[in-house]
Amino acid sequence: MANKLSQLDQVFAALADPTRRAIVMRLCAGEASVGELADPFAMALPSFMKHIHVLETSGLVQSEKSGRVRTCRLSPDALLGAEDWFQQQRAIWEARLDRFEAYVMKLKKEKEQAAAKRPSRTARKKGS
Amino acid sequence: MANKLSQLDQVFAALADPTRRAIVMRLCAGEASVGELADPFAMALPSFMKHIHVLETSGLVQSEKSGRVRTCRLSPDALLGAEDWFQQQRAIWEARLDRFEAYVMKLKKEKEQAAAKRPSRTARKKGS
DNA sequence: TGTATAGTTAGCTTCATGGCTAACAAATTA
DNA sequence: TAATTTGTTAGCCATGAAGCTAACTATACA
Repeated sequence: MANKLSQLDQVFAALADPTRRAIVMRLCAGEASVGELADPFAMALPSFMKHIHVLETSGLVQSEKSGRVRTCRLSPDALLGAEDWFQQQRAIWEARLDRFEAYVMKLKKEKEQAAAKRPSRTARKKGS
Repeated sequence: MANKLSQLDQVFAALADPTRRAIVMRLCAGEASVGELADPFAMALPSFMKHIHVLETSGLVQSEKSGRVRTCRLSPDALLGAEDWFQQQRAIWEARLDRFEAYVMKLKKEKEQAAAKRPSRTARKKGS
């Protein structure tokens, strides 16, 4: 329960780094070894391994070693969990906008009714 | 261009902190003053202000001061930008899964054809 | 068996983050 | 005008993140 929140912490923190986002993007296209993943980056291997470790700890990536090669693959659950968070926020945001719009419409209606009773110079201006 | 990526860095980094996520969630429900936002947190105001500042720098939040009160509101563009990133990754991931599934289906079909020519004990087992 | 490959561990530096207190500024209210 | 409220600035501290090199392990190849 309280654990789920800190998983979000880790997922967002993991994705805050461009190297790690690039790794995730690469792994979306299919699994790869550590060496293959590290190749595009001008970075010492131990530094790169730290990024892999952060991704594993966050739950975004899983890996297993066979022989001397460690193969990494995406574990999409954590990614979907973060995406869910956005969708929930957007739902709240949109519900609020709907309420706000309803409120504005109500104000507008009241204004129109007032204008209908006491027509003025400005009442002319609205086309529709 | 190169700027957009670092905006993503900032947005994800901002969302990696539970205090800041809570602020964003609160602001989804409508704007609020710094004091109102800070109230639920057992934290000194200057510490809290740093979070607000991080959110503003990331583009997630905007604020303006009127009198001695600073009012904060959500600026949904940055949020939507981050959500887009997830959706793009998911699209790539799903396309890859489709290709993988097609590959598996092809293998299965070949196996079935082979089984049809040389029926064996295992050929019985598949229902459809 | 010896050598190259692929990762890993250890330990170091530098800088960013998240928290604090204390003191200050500028509006409101009495 | 004096006191309160609401932020803000400055500066300190502890911790963690991101990079490096050097040295090591373990597998695969010749």
